[in-house]
Amino acid sequence: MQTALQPRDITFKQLRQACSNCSLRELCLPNELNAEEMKQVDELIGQGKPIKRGEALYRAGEPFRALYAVRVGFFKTSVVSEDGREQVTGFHMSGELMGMDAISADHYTCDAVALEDSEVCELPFEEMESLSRKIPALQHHFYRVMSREIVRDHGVMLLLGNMKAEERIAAFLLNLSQRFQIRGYSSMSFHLRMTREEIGSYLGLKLETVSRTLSKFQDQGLIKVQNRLIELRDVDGLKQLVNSCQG
Amino acid sequence: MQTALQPRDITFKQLRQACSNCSLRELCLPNELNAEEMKQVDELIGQGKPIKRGEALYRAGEPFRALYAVRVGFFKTSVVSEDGREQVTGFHMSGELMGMDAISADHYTCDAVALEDSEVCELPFEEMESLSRKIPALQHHFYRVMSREIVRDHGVMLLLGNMKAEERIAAFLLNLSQRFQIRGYSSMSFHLRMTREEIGSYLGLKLETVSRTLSKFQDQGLIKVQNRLIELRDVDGLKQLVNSCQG
DNA sequence: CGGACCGTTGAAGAACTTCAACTCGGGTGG
DNA sequence: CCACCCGAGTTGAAGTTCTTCAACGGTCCG
Repeated sequence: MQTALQPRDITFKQLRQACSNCSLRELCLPNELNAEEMKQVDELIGQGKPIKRGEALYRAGEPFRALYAVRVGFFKTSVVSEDGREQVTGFHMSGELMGMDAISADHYTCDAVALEDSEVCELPFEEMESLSRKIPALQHHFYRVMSREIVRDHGVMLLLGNMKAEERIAAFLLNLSQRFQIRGYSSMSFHLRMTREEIGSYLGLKLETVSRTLSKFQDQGLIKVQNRLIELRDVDGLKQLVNSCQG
Repeated sequence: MQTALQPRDITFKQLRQACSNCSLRELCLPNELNAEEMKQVDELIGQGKPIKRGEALYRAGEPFRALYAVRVGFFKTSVVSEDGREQVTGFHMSGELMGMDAISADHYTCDAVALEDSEVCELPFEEMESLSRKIPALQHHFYRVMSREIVRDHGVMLLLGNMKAEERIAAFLLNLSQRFQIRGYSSMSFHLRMTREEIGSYLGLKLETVSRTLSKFQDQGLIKVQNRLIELRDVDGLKQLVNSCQG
C-alpha cells in the first residue's frame, strides 16, 4: 500500500495549495479563523491528493487516520452487508467531508470510491483533534459537521421509510440541483456522475425502477433526460411531487 | 414552558446523583477520567430529570441547549416531513445520548418522546464543549459517540434500502436483544416499549406487516409473542434470516 | 362498564421487482 | 477506420411483496 502511494506523493506536493487560498474554504472550515489559526490548520492539511475514477480513497476495515474533504470531483460511499449487498450511503461533492464514520471504531466502515477523477485534502484526525482543543471555532466546526451528517442521514431514513419511488427520485434530483447551485454550477442542468444502479442503491430502488421513473418524469415534462445529462424543466412540479403522495 | 418546568426542577434536585456513582458511567462517559476530571463533569451535568410516558423531552424546532442521556426508561426520536409523515429515527435506552442532530442548526430536528416513565441527565452542550477542550478524553468521547450514531444510521439505511420485511423485523429484534443484554437485562425475553406502528415507522413498514411478520415468526417457532412481550426461541434462526434472502 | 387504543387477520389491490429482450454509445483491436 | 464488444440504459410482461381496506378481539383506564 505504501509503495502504491509513492508516485502519487509527487503530484501531491506539486498541487499543494493553502486552505487560506482555497475557494472551498467556507465549506470545509469555520469562517471565524484568524490568520494565525488559519496557518496552523494549513500546516496540518495535506492537499490535492488525486484519486482516479473508479479508485477507492479508502475501504471498509482500513485503519482510520484521516478525514477527507473533496476538493474536486465526486465520490460515493457505501456499506456492504455480511451477505454482500451494497448500500450507497451518500454521494459527496466538493467541500464535503468523508470518513466521520471511522472515528468510533478506529477503522473506516464504508468504502469511498471516486466516480470521476478527483482530488481530496487529507485531514489527519488526531492532529486536527488536538488542534481543535486550541481553536474553539475549529472544535465546534467538527461537532457541527458531524451533526449535519446525522441530520442528513435522518433525511435519507425518512425518504427510504416513507416515500414512494417517484418522490424519492424527485427529492434526489432536487437535492443534487441545490448542491450544484451552492457550488456555482447550474442548478437546472447537470451531469449525473453515478449509474442508475448506484442511484437505485442509494434510494432503495432497483435500477429499472430508477430508469422507468426518469422516463416517466420526462414524459410528464418535468425533466429532460439524455443519458446522464439531466435538465430540470419544472422544479415546482418536482417539489410538489415530494410533498404530495401519501406514503 | 418555563413555568411547566418548575415543578420538575424540585424532583430534579431530589434525585441528584453524581455521574461518578452512576452504573451507566461506562456508557455515557469516557472511562479514562481521573477523579478531578470526573468532578468537573459531575458539576456540569444535571441528573435525574423525569419525563412521564408520552411526554416530549424536546421537540423539533426548539432551541438547542443540551444533549440528553437516558438514565432510566425508553425514548423514541422521530422526524416529521413537511406533509406530516412521521419517521421514527431511533429508539433509545439507558446510557444512550440524544440530541446530537441539534448541534448543526442550533435547534433540535427531531422530537424525543418517552415511551415509558423515564429520567434523563442533561448535558449543557456549550459547557461540555468548553470542558472537552481541557479534557482530551472527553472531547474524543463526543466525537466517538457522534461517529457511532452515524454508523448506526448507515446500518438503518442498509436495512431500509436492501432488506425485506422479515429480515428487517429479525434484525430489529436481535438488535434490541443485544442492547438489553449489554444493560444486564434478559436478551431472550423482553418487553417492547413501542407500538406496532412505531416499529413499522422505524422499519419502513406498515403496522399490519409488522403484526403479520411477528405472527409468522411465532408460527415458525422463532419467537413467542404475547402482546408486547417477546421471547426469542431460535436466535440462530433469526440471525440466518437477516443474512439470507437476497434483497 | 364503556370507550379508546392497540393488535390481529383476511382479501383485494398497488407498487415495485424480476426476468428478458433490445438499444445505444464508447473504447479496443484487427 | 471499421467491426465488434461490453457496460449502461430502456422497456415490456409476469410475478412478488407489501399496502390498503375492513372487520373484529383484547386490554387498559377512567
